[in-house]
Amino acid sequence: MKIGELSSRAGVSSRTLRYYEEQGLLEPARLPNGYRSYSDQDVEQVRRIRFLLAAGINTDMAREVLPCMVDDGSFLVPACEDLVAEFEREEAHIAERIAELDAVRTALAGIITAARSSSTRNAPK
Amino acid sequence: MKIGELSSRAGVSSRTLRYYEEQGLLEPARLPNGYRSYSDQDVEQVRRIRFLLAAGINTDMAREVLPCMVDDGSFLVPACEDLVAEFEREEAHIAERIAELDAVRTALAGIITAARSSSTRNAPK
DNA sequence: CTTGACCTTCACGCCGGCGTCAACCTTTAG
DNA sequence: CTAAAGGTTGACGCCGGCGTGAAGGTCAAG
Repeated sequence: MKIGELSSRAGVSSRTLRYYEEQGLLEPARLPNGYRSYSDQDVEQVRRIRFLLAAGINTDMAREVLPCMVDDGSFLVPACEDLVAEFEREEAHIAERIAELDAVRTALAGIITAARSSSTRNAPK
Repeated sequence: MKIGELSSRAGVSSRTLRYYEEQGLLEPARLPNGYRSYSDQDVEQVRRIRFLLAAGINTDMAREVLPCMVDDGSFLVPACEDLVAEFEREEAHIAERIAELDAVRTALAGIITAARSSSTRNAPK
């Protein structure tokens, strides 16, 4: 399929697909006229990429991680076991980030309930 | 106190403090020689700013929100109760983000354990 | 033949929170 | 007097994931 079709099937812009290629995350074949030619698996690949990016993993990281993933990223290709340490650090990093966000969320929730109880005292609607 | 002292007391760079002023988040007095003169409360103010930024609130938003906060941001000035809805949206946003990260963390953990169990099968050390 | 939808490769723009010069003034210590 | 350690105002840089042209080739329909 050409870039437009993958674009609509994967739900990302053509620019994004070209960017992913530029970053080494996709390697589409080329038609005789120079057009990019994507395979069906690239739809899955894009989903994996989006998943990683959504997690705060950058394209450099993703480039190393992607070849080690199959399905939707729930498995590791045996040959990539040496990346486990890196994965662990990344997981720790994410856990840290989650903890930060959770602290903020808790604080926000505190503000909200405090504000709400004081407002309902004055204006219970 | 001058900028250097606030910098070390608040744990942020001088550049950051000037930036906050530029964004209208701090309004230090000026000494006769032009130096910025901060009050003790500005230490708290910086903490509040950092809290909001950590919450994903940008400086424009923070400029509106800050006058409504006291303490470390755990309370709202009564007059600003209309900000509650905004905080709620922000909290939902953060919760979403946390869920995303948690999904990825889970996936990463799955990859790690899968890789580890397959490697220990071959090389139990 | 022309139109228009699609494709191609540059290549600059943008956001947001600062880092990091540069060039200069002020104050204190020796 | 001089050096060092502060302060001041610009103003450009950076990251990362694209958006958004510009300037052109390709291809099928009318």
